[in-house]
Amino acid sequence: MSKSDHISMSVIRRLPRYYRFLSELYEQKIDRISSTKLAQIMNITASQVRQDLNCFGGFGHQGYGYSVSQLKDEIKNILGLNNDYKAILIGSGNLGKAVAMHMNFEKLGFELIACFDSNEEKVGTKLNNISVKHENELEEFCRQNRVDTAFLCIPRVCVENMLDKLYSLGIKNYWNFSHYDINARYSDAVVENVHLSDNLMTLCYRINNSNQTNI
Amino acid sequence: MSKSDHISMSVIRRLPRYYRFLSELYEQKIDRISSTKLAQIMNITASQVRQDLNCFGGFGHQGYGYSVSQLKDEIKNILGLNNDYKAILIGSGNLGKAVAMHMNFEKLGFELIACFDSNEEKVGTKLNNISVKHENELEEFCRQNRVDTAFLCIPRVCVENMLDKLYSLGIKNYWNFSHYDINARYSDAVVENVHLSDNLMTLCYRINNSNQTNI
DNA sequence: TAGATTGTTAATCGATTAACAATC
DNA sequence: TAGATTGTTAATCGATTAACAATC
Repeated sequence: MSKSDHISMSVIRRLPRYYRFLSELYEQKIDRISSTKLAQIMNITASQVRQDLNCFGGFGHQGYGYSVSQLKDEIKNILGLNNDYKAILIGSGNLGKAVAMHMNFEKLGFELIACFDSNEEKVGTKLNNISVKHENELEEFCRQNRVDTAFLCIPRVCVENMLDKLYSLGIKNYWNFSHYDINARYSDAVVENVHLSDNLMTLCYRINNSNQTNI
Repeated sequence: MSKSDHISMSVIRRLPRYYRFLSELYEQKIDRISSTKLAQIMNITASQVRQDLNCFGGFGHQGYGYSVSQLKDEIKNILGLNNDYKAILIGSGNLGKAVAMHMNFEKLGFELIACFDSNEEKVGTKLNNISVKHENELEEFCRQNRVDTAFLCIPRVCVENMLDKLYSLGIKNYWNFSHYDINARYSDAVVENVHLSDNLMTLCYRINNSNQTNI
């Protein structure tokens, strides 16, 4: 139901943030908010708020502002958080375990239905209510179950082989924690990267340059 | 030694990616590369490569290209990865543990020197060679040791109190995994956020909209 | 020298901000 | 009605891309 068919990534990446702030306002039992006030809280401009929201339709009421609960729900729908995309986790190391245990998938549009590891010792262990399977069961599992997405929490050196297998099994969507460029190999894959090292290097740069005394 | 004093965040956030690709080329024993070839590998334009690198100085050689090892080292220096910023981890839950165990801090300009948790049961356990201390030892610790950065891996509800304490102890740099807006409270803090939920919501949106059949 | 490729300026593109008429 | 605030168009700003003279 979007007004225009192309929404820029800049806008899309701001949506979860709107959703977060609106959820907070909702918890605080605040009914309505103007673009000006919302912008203040979020430390952006009111213009941007209105411009962003109007990519998807006129959710506001002139002279009144926006209904918090309505707007929150609209954004929830736009993001598609009511979905139930079936996800499998590849790699049950520290990071994979943390991802499986820490995230509230059902509130984010996903359901984690299986976890795979190449390490025999991990097979059979449990992450929440998901038991870890051996990687050689992957093919069979994907044929028996619809799998929409793979969460990649394996070392960089293992990614290429694993990616080829997953892609050949029809998986096109990836939440990627590995330092590997999935889109360079499969340009039609939908990929969100979490590059923790990149992020920390950026912090390092910024710390360096925040200490600068202007001569 | 930068040519201009203001480097845009767009450029800064690309630096770790350059560093990653150059490190790979270096491992492959490739000596030199042109902006055109590097751009191809990284799936960006040659103009952008040259424009980005020239923010920091002329590292290239006309008619030749760039020396891989030199350029890699230059970017390493620009990012400041030779630093040894002292970091403490707040929160040793699943996520905190994964962060402590998974990251190669010394290659990223940091050293993890302590971890704190509010849970008595975790106190005394070990993450790699760091032992977990109780949060009430935090103040004393910060007075005895230089602490440059805090890695925040605690639930959203705990962040505000903890942040006030850390800030009052002089910590201005944060790697933030919590859904809390640190800069809204302390505008001079240097913050890099890792918002896993936001990232997964974005993936959800994109999966939704990649399935669209154009009518 | 001729060929290759940079550094840098100019042109284009897209995103953000400002302004204001429409309207509740 | 008057006041408030949106939706939307126009102006500005910044980032990306193209072009090319400089030079190895």
